Amino acid sequence: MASTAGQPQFRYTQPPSKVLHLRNLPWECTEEELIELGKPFGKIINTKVNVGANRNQAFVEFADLNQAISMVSYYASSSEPAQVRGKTVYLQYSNRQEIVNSKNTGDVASNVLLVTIEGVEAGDVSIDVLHLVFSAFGFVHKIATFEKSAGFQALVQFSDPNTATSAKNALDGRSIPRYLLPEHVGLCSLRITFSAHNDLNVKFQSHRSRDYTNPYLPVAPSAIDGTGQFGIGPDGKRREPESNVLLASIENMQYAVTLDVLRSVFTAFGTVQKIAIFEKNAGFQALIQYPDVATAVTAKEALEGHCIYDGGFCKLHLSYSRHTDLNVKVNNDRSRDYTSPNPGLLPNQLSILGQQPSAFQTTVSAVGGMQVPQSSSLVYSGNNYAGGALPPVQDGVAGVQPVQDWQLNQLSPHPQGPNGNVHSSLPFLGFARNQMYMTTAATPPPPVFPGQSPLSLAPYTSHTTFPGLSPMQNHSGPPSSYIGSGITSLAGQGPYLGASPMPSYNHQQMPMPAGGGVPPPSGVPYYT
DNA sequence: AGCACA
Repeated sequence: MASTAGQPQFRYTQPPSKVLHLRNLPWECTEEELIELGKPFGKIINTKVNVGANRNQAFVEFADLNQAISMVSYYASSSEPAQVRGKTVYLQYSNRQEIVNSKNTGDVASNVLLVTIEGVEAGDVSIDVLHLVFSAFGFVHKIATFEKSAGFQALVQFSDPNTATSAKNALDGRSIPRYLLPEHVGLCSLRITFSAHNDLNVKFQSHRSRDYTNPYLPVAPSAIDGTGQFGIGPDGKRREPESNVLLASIENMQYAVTLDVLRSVFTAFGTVQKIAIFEKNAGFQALIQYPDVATAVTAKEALEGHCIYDGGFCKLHLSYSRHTDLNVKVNNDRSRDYTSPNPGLLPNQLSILGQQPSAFQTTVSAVGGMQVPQSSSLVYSGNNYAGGALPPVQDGVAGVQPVQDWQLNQLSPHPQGPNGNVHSSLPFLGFARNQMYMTTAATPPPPVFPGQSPLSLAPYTSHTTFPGLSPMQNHSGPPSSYIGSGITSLAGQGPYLGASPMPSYNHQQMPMPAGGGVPPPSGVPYYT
């Protein structure tokens, strides 16, 4: 026998097989094209196309071994290489003797999608980001990610093939928005096919796999670092020191997040001393100051990844600020010192309180969710609305009453402790760790804006495109409790992330029902 | 351009 010692795995010296491995195919290559290619040599009885992370490999199986041999032999000596769509195709014997699962790859609609994320490494796209992206089309039951030879892939399980199909149609070939990715990542496009699986077997919640239907699944320790989507490496670097001041960024901010809303949420864990809101790169951020570190730690642990509103809206991401004492210059809609003598002021009763005019200087800025030492300083002058008046209510929007109900709530301190049931009109919904998915696992939440791709650049006016699913109409009163909404949440990780963040997000043009549309629920604040 | 959903 020929020596096999030290033989490289892929050589033309491989033993013949009636299965041929083809590579360097155009990624859109079809089964028909492969059959055409092989037809002169024999009968192709099976194919498997779109193989590999780049979808540029395939297998063909001839009815007879000699047919495969004749094809390989022909092209081995031919001056004309095998081609598909003008691309040279490389052939060799497969190291398997038959194709399994042949017809299923990518063709048959399934509730599970196989997603290849091109141009990234596994650490670049968190499972939360994937969840966010795919949740726009329906309840995502499970996600499993893995790295294969050539790329980072994910299996995304929906409840049914139709939902999966809508996600596939909308997202295949699209890119994940840059703002959801670490800055170093370039283009990051999705290739999506149907999986042959129908139900993923997720054994634990981790940074690689998630079962959003099972609250009892053990949580892998690696999943509890609470760093969320912001690209913290698995080595645990960039672990911020704890602080009594939390930096909050908010994902999917379809509703206003006002000072008062924030205070309501964070007050559940202790006295909120000061809050400052600012914008960074069209993203919303806020600093929340507690009297002590322990309170901040508790709040961070409990709130990280949770959504302020039911339906996946306004998901909180928390980190520790490097600040320990915010220097709030004025009390208005953007910054507030609750330790000042007028803690209960309504926004429209605010006066500009020059608490500490001389010390008016802060040095906080933030980039991409992380604070930056001393770049362009940001001062909480909160001067967007001169005179401290509320921003004007937009014309033609019936019933928009900025935060009146919130005011009432947030003036009564500590409506509940972290473990109690949340006051029904509190905006905050999912407090406790492990308090996830309190409803029956069989009840997924309503889909959010089906067909509306989070990757699309459509403006938020598409709210009105799906009236039956508009967040406004999902709430006839104050936002319903997150608990009981059927939304899975994972301690320190992502609860439901249903709605669609827009790259072009601009909260100032936001959720406005069409003229004469359904009035918003009381208690749901609006941007105006 | 090198073997098929962890």
